[in-house]
Amino acid sequence: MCGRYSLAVSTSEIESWFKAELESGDFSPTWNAAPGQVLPVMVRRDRSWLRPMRWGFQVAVGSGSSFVINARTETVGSKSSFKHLANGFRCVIPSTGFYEWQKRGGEKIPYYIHFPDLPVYGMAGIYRPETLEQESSFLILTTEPKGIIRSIHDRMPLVLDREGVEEWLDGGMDVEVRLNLTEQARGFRAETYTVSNRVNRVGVNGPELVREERHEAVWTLFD
DNA sequence: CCAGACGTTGTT
DNA sequence: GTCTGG
DNA sequence: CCAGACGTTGTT
DNA sequence: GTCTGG
Repeated sequence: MCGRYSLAVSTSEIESWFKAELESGDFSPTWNAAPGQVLPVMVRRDRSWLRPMRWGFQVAVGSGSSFVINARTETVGSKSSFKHLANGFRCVIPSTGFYEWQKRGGEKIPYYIHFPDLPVYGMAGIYRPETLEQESSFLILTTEPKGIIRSIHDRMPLVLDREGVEEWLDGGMDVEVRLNLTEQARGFRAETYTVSNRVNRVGVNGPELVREERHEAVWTLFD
C-alpha cells in the first residue's frame, strides 16, 4: 500500500520532468506527503497540468462511509465506486520515493523505497473532479509488489516512468487494457532501506527522513 | 423492479 | 449515491 | 500511512 | 475499536 511518499524537488523541476504547468498555488519539496494534504497532481486536458488536489476521499460503504486513499489496480475498473473515475478521471502523482511499514513482531518499521535510475517518477491515480460541494481529490493505485519490495510489504504504488505516464493518461482504451499495458515490466532498480520512525509524525519533514539507517539491498524492481 | 454491495489493510 | 445480480 | 482523540453539562 | 486530522 502507499500511505506516505516524498516529492523532494521544486515545483519547477516537477514541471520540467512532467512537461506540465502548475495551475495554481506553489509547493515546497516534501519528504512526508500524507493523506489529507493538498499535493500536486498531473492531469491531461488540452495539455498537461499540475493541479493541487487533496489526497483521499470518503467512499460510501454500508450505511456509512470510509476515508480511502488507495484503490487496487485489480479492481479499480470494475468497482462501482471507482469505475467511472478510472475511465474518465485518470491522473499521475509526481513522487521521488515512498514509504512502506514492515510488520516485524509487534513492531512497524518504516522503509524508504526509491529508484536510482528514476529519481522522479509518477504514480498512477484516479481523481474526483472539483464540484460546488467538494474540492478535487485523488487516490493512488496499488499493485502487487515487485522484487525486493515483496519482503517489506504486500502492496506498492503503480510506478510509472515517462512512457508509463503517457500510457496511463493517453488514448481511449478500456481501463483494464490500459492497466495491463501500464503494468508491463520495464526493469529498473529499487533501493530500499530502513529509516527513522520520525517519519511516522506527519508534522515532521526534511531530508533527514530519507537518511539510511540499515541498508537492505539494491535490487531489480521487476524480476 | 428490489436487494445488496460498495474501500484498504492485516489478522485470524 | 450508484452499480450489479437476480 | 500514523497519531491522537474518543462523553455530557454549564460556566468563564 | 473506530474515527479524524495531517
